[in-house]
Amino acid sequence: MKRIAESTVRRLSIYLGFLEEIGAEGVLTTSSDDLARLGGTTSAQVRKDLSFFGSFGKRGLGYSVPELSSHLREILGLARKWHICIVGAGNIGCALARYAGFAERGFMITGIYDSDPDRIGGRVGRVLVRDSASLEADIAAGEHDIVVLTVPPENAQDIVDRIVGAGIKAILSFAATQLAVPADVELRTVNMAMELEALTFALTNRDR
Amino acid sequence: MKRIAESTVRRLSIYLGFLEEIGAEGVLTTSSDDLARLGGTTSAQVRKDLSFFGSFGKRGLGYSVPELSSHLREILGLARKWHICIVGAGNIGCALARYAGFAERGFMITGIYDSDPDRIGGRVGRVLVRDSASLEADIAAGEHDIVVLTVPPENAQDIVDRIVGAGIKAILSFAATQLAVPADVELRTVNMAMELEALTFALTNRDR
DNA sequence: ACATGTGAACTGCTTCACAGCG
DNA sequence: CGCTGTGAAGCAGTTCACATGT
Repeated sequence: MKRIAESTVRRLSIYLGFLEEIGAEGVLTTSSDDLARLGGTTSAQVRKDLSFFGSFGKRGLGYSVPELSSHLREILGLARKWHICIVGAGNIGCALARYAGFAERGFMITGIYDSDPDRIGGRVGRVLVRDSASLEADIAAGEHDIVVLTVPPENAQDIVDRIVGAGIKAILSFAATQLAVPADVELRTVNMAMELEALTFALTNRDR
Repeated sequence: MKRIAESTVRRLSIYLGFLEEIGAEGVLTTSSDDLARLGGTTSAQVRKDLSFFGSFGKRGLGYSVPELSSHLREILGLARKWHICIVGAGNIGCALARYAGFAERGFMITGIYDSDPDRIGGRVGRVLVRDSASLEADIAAGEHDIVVLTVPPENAQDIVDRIVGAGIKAILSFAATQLAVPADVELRTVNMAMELEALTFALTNRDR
């Protein structure tokens, strides 16, 4: 199979969001045109995105909402449950642990780790705070599929090296620093400063 | 001036991060090669990115760290202070209000808004919780340059319409829903589910 | 008649390679 | 000589337009 562009995957997520929304409202059929309008793209783009994975529509008619939802869930890897743990029980780590949105999409928070003895053993929402020292062992035991990293930038690379060594294959980092991982580890970084700077750049340079 | 690609802006942010880091360590000179290695790109890409805005280097020598930092800050619009407010004093809103990383890059949090009477008048870190009802007036008065949106998805579009009406021109949304804004309003969306799905997609489809 | 699926055209980002200049 | 700055080439993602199937 051809390599899929990151932008395509992002759009598939958006399409799935809409399908679940309108599906919950009882809508049974939709079109590439609808999906495009709601997702801020074009109908040709929608059809091209889907065509990488198969032919899910009926010509002259459109797409079945439940069918296409289910195909997209399959494609995005959401057919199974994923266990995610949060490393770093600071402001953002705790906020994410309490955030309900994960479960809705099938992600289970299986732990939050910290090195502060005052926090270890406590709970954040329903999630137990565990000792960072046991992180590698828990990962090696297969307890977590994905690590969400919410530690200070100066500790981030150290944690990454440890969890990669323990066998983790997917990391979502909120640490404001560039991280190095082997090629077989998937890393995504959300950087607040970068997002704000994209805005200030646009505001500053809008009329050139 | 030619339109600048979003990917270019993202990289400029990354370059600036490194320049400030190595600048703090006292490094005075760097090269496109260094920046490329640290930022995970190529030296040609670095030079091309910078060349959109001018010639900041010395042939045969490289770039002056303080000079290039200052140029990048200018380009990204960081020469001035920006006032940002957070709308939604829930888990994520409060975590962001307490997050120190903003100030480091020159962003000032000038308020956090909520509609819950129990929260209004309280403080999150140093930031006063204000009544959402005064949001439009405060924006119209020019108190805030950028709104960071951390409200439940079902309220998000309503808030957006209100603040856009009040004259806001830049929004960073953490709401898990697609938002509509006029063309002259800059909108960026950070969507946790989308990030995780990019990871699960990669994990699921890695060896095709 | 209508909306999908898809090769072909197009646009734009990235990489290459080298001229230019300290 | 070394590293920048930059046209030109290459490649990837998007848009177009129409054949195809219902």
